[in-house]
Amino acid sequence: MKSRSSKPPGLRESRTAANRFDSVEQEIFLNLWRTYDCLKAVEERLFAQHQISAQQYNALRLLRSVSPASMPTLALGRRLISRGPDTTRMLDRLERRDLIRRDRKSDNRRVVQVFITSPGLMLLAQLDTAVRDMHQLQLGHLSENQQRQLIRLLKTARKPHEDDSCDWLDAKDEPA
Amino acid sequence: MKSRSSKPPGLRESRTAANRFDSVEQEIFLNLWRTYDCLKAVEERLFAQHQISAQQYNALRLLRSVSPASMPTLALGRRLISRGPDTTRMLDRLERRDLIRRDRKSDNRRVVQVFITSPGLMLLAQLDTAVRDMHQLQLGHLSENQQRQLIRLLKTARKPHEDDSCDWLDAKDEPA
DNA sequence: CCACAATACTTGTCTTGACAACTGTTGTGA
DNA sequence: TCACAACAGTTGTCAAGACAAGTATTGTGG
Repeated sequence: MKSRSSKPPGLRESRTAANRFDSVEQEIFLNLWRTYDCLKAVEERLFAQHQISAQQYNALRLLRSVSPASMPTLALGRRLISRGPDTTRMLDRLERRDLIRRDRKSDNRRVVQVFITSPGLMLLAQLDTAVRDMHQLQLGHLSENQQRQLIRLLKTARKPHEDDSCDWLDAKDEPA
Repeated sequence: MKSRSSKPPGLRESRTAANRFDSVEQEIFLNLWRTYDCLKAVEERLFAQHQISAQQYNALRLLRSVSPASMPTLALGRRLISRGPDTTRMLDRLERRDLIRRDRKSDNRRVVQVFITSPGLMLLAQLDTAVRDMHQLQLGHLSENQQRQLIRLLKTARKPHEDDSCDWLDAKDEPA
């Protein structure tokens, strides 16, 4: 699908080693950007082989977790931290490929229930082990210590910002 | 502009604390995603006030760094790790707002030289201190030790992947 | 009962990124 | 010199995210 979504600027081997950046803070952010981008590319290469995006995969997984039941469109969107319109259109594309189906509820005709189809389940089944291997390939090379440290530092880094910009940390629904 | 671009899934306070994730690797990646997203939102809130994107800001900064000279479209695109088509269209939008201008070279009519205009320079001047403050607000709360560790861990994390997916680490042009 | 707010989506439009394919222009070899 | 590759951009198309505005449908107060 996409191999490299956004694009971190500069960060070249220039400016004579030391002050390649305006500030350490910028250096951190650019490294975060680059690293995120690299690891995302690993994901996307896998998903692209099956013609889906990471977000579509997450949607399908969520639907499988409630299968054979269904869930309302926007409830699913909230879990994926997608805006309403994006959810609708992503589901449009998934429905066109018969990976999900939709059904308007008769007792509340506002709600559209979404559920995964057997082709959808088959696609996920195909991906299951591949995804696990991919995660290993992504970050399995870090030691346990490094893993713990990295998680802790990332949490610390975003701590002051979660509340304002990243409202999506506090959702009160059930686990997937 | 945008307050929250992509959207990390799950990561709720559920699954009874421990195994909220399929694996530690996934936990790291989701934390990376969330943190990147939070910090990017901080940037975007600032740039949005001036109706530009982070990428447009980077382009303008690059053009200022060579100003009053100009640079070819695709050379600029390479520095921003943008695809050719994206560069053309981003410059279209910047030119519509008179922040840049383009000029086809007479000695090689294939090349279109791009340069920043004085409105563009004024916009950047307005942003300069704000950007510095924003970086401080983004990550200034980390201790020096934490900053160094985070950078090191991020580099280690992406190390095995830079070569294949993230081709954009080895560019051989001059500094900004 | 009925206007009106709230809910649950849906549609429209813009920006951005990805890829393929196309137009000019220049360099190169036969 | 003349075909043809290489180069520099541009255009087209699709996916996706952002926001505003619209459509049904349901709940609710007067």
